Amino acid sequence: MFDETDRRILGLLQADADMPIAEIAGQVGLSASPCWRRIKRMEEAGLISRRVVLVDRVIAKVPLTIFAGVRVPSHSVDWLERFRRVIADIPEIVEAYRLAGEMDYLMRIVVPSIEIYDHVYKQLIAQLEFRDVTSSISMEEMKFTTAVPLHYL
Amino acid sequence: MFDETDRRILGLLQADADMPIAEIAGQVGLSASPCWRRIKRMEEAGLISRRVVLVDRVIAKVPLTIFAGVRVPSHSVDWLERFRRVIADIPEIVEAYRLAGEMDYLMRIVVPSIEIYDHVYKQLIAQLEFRDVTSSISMEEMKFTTAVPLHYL
DNA sequence: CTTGAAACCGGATAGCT
DNA sequence: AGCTATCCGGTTTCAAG
Repeated sequence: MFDETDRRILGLLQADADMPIAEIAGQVGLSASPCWRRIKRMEEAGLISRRVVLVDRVIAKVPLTIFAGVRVPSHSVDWLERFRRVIADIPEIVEAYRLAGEMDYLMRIVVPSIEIYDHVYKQLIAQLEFRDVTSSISMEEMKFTTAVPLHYL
Repeated sequence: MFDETDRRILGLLQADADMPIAEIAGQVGLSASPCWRRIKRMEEAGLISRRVVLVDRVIAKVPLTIFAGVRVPSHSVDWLERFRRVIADIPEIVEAYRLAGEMDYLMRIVVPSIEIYDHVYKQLIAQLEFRDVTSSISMEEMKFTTAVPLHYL
């Protein structure tokens, strides 16, 4: 379905989506049109889902990352769906996962400061019941990439 | 520095980086050139850091997300720097944070399966000492966005 | 000093070999 | 797969508010 050349092209695009096709083609040893056709094919297959701009968190005034692990009072489908709706509407919550194990859910939240985090926290507990919420502050983002490993493809 | 119009433009670009400028301009009630100039300004200011393609994790065969929280044996700068180098070289580790509190570090790891996660885990403990590693499997990605909240800007 | 219209230009797209 | 022709959208310029 996809070969090593596709993976190399995709690797470049995961790093920089507006690299000119001519340059990508050059780096993978192809001329522009076949390279372009491969990209098109990866888009049509849904492998490339979309292109986005990445915003600098410090300049956007949301330098702080906080993780909130929560445990639920009741393991009901109803609670899950209400939780889903609540987190969808809070832009500070950028990631949320339902976990197997100790914690029921884990969220990554980006905010300007601890004070503002408290607002988000209150917003959360005002809308839903929780058994408990454990917040961990990130002191340093050591690695963050939107690029997924491609060698299993 | 940046006003509501900039935020609206940026919001659109965070959702879809290749929306034509003419359409963005239309949506924010501007014509193409001033809109283009605003985007340029946000790029030059570093607010827009770059554009990337987002890859579908299921199609790329890495559907599984696992969180690994670790505690260190020794709180030394040396250990931290070695850790930094190790995680930089493992593409399955897509995020890593140094935390304040119970856990010392938290990583988000994307893999095809638990079996492959075990490889990554072994790769990790082969290169560094850990006091302990706690892994949590994600059953469901409920929310994931690269878009940061813009209303603090 | 900022906007919008319009001309320009380059790279993305499509057809053909 | 690669070459070439077309075309569309980003970029620049310039006149007007």
